[in-house]
Amino acid sequence: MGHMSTTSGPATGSRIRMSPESRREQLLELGTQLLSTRTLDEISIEVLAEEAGISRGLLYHYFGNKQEFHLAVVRRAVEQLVAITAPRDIEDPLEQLAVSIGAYLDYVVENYTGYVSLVRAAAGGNEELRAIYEEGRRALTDRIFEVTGPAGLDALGLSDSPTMRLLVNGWAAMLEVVIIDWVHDPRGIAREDLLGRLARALPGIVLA
Amino acid sequence: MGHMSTTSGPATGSRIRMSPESRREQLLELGTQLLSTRTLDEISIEVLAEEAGISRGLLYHYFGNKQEFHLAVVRRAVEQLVAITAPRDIEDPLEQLAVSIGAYLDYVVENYTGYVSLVRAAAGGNEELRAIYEEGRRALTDRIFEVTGPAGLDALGLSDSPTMRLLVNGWAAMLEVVIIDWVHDPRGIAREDLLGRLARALPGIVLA
DNA sequence: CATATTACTGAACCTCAGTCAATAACGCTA
DNA sequence: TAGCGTTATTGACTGAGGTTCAGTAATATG
Repeated sequence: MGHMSTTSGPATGSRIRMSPESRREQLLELGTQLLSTRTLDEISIEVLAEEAGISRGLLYHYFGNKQEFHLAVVRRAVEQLVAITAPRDIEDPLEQLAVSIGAYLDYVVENYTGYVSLVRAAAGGNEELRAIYEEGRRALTDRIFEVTGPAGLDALGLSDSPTMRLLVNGWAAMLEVVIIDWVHDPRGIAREDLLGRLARALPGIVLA
Repeated sequence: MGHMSTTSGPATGSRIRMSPESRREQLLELGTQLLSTRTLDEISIEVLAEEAGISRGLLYHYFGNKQEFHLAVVRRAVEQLVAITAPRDIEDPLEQLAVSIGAYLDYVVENYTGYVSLVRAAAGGNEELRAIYEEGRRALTDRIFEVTGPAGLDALGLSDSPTMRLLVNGWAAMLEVVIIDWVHDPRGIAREDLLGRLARALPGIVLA
């Protein structure tokens, strides 16, 4: 076996031994970063290991397989998304809604490529992967409504029924698509105008 | 080199030789069928070849690579979707819209697994793949509006502006999600009720 | 300093996409 | 019907990437 570095890699054969928590953290962080550049399944074990400066084998020590690693990365990305888009409270329900949507939109603007990768990965992925994303989306919409009091909900035309849930879910899907589209190319549409329209679209849909 | 079959392979050397058109047709048809059962990238060249009773190599003769084959399959599936959901014409715009959506919904009911696979494949796929799907979706929505006259468009609150296009696109996305969700689990919501709500959601959104 | 623990490596293995020279089925002509 | 050219079809080969596992070396513990 060659002692010297064959072609690349750290010249020193010194391994870096970290605590399991730190290592796991590093790998997840790296994974979410890479998600901004590449598609989820373009993050090969090989690339990941090379970037992290570890052997491929170690990834299998921490995450059972590639699939599990992907799940962990998406879970992490969703958590960040939910955490960052924190709500504020305002008296007018529609205004409140618009502000919440605005926070969401700002996040997408900041992390466009990563966000798009996340959405696409979730949409095209397997059951488990989608479940994680769906849960995150529900957390977002639920939170929007939690802040709005009962009176506000009434003002938005919202009540709790299967039909309402179906439509609100549809409205959330519309949000995603329109926001991605707008961030990609605003076509002269003003941010505030868009937010207002998206907010008013909710009663527009459920009251129709 | 041995002339005889070395170890395995078909005992009978009988190949089935078809015309390029028939073979291509067979492979595409098989591909769209398999799409009902598996995810797009679960349709490996190996499985496909085995199901078709041909060698792997032949697939590369007809389609340059796996990617191209996938594109061809999706193109085919989208064509079917657009072709089958043909519109009828009715005087009332909203009624017309509901009927068109109904045709679309019926198609989804009939081909649920295949349709879901198609949508997921398109959503998660690469640029080119999404372009094909987007084109199909635009054909659907465009057609809906073509049948509706200028007066009808006005009644729906539609005009031609960037904002309108953005919102209509969002409405279409909402349609997809809600329909898939409903077909998956109707939760006691009546078909006609749903269609009416989805149709009225359009003016509800654009007039909001 | 000796020993146990375990984070970590590296090489072998398997699956599957993609390549290509060889082969055989079919149409055509004599 | 036999021969011949065309080309649809094959199958073995290559390479990339995921997965396994027996072994190796840091660190903790006595």
